Amino acid sequence: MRREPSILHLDLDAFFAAVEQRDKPSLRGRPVVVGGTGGRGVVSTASYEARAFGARSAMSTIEARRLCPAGTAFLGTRFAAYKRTSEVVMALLRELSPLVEPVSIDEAYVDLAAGDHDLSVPGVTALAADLKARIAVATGGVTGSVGIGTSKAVAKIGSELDKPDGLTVVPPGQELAVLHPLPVRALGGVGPATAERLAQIGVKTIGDLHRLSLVDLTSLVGQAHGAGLYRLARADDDRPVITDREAKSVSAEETFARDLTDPARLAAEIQALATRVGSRLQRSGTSGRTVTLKVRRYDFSTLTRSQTLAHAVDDPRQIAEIAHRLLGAVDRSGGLRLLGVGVSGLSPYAQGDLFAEVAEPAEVVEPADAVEPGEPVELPADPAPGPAVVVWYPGQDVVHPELGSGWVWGSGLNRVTVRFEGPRTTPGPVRTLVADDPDLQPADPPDWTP
DNA sequence: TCTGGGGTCCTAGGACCC
DNA sequence: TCTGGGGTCCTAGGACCC
Repeated sequence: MRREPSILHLDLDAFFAAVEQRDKPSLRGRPVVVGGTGGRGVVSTASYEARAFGARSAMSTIEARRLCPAGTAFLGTRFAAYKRTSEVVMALLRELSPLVEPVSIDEAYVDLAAGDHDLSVPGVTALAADLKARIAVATGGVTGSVGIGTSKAVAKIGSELDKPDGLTVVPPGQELAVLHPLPVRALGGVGPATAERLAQIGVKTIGDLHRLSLVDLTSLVGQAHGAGLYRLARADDDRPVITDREAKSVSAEETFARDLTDPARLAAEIQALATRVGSRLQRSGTSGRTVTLKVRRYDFSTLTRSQTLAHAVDDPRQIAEIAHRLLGAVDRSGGLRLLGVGVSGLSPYAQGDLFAEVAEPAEVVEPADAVEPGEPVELPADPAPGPAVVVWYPGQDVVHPELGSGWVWGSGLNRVTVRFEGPRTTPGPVRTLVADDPDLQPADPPDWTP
């Protein structure tokens, strides 16, 4: 917490709907709902006129149609238009300070202490009023709500207090007086699950939360979360404004209009998702070692399966191949509602460069000990499923046709574990696969995992 | 014909290494 | 030979945010 109210939070009001109303004057003053318009669509943003009828973000569009009157506009998203408008606003924020942290397309923090400003309460109030006016002019009528305070948490709550088109400055020393009457849900990080747990012990407001001991709080909601809430209830928040954070994962997913069962269709969808992910990775010059498949079944049960590779990938074909193999291990009966493909464990290096990075510190392998491509490897006469054999060629997934359903289960820098899903029926010599890439070399002698 | 899509962070257990 | 603990990596799931 700072001594001066130098953190500003801006939240654009009903942003997607506001952009639509700006671009189509006939929609102004009317209820507008933006989001998925298909049978399984949900609402991204409802204009304030639509909220009056109960339409809300994340609600199914079908539900919103039931609630809203005839004459309500239901629109698909035009992301490019929102992005352009967002960039206009972010540029105005950067005129205030070099320290601007965009949280999402319609939200940002600004560290006013990094700019040249009068940080008194009247000073920042005038600054915010001027900012709001300039946003409205530059965007053609989109409004925003501003909160200013001594920390991110207080600024964010301030921007919520007076929506839409609001302006709230929380003076230093007034933080607890503002926070404590509010419901715990007002704090970032308190969602339905945490709120329910707190409600069960009679904690409804942030003031109630303030009376809990650190021990009680951490035993209720976990170590990190509990410690965080304990501090937030005291307005003890020193999180800095961060200008640009590196992405940690890239993913794409799709909910189908109808549940899918056809294997060829599923394979094609995985390929399409992998292509979206791979091309985004390539555009941003990153690649990642962990590929994750997400599956939502007909009954909405959702699961993920992932595999971490020895090398980072950005090639859609490789990503699709791994995701497709992961799909082979999940129960598809009844049909799939959604598929998703993601890559995480990102690093800024191109694939070749990255491999050089990780290969460098690897153990030196005597040529005599290295496995020759194609060389038979003795398997233990072990009939049980489980980790069985490790043979590694960089970049090469190892699957032994002799063993039927075996597939690459895990991998480290210098080995790959092949796991078998059923009893092995053909113990004996197994041929390792040969890597196509002439740059790849065997890096580790065969090694048994008992 | 309830329940999107893109993310982040945390937890817990097991494997593995020292 | 038995016992033990800490640290890291990986996987899976869950809560949360916009």
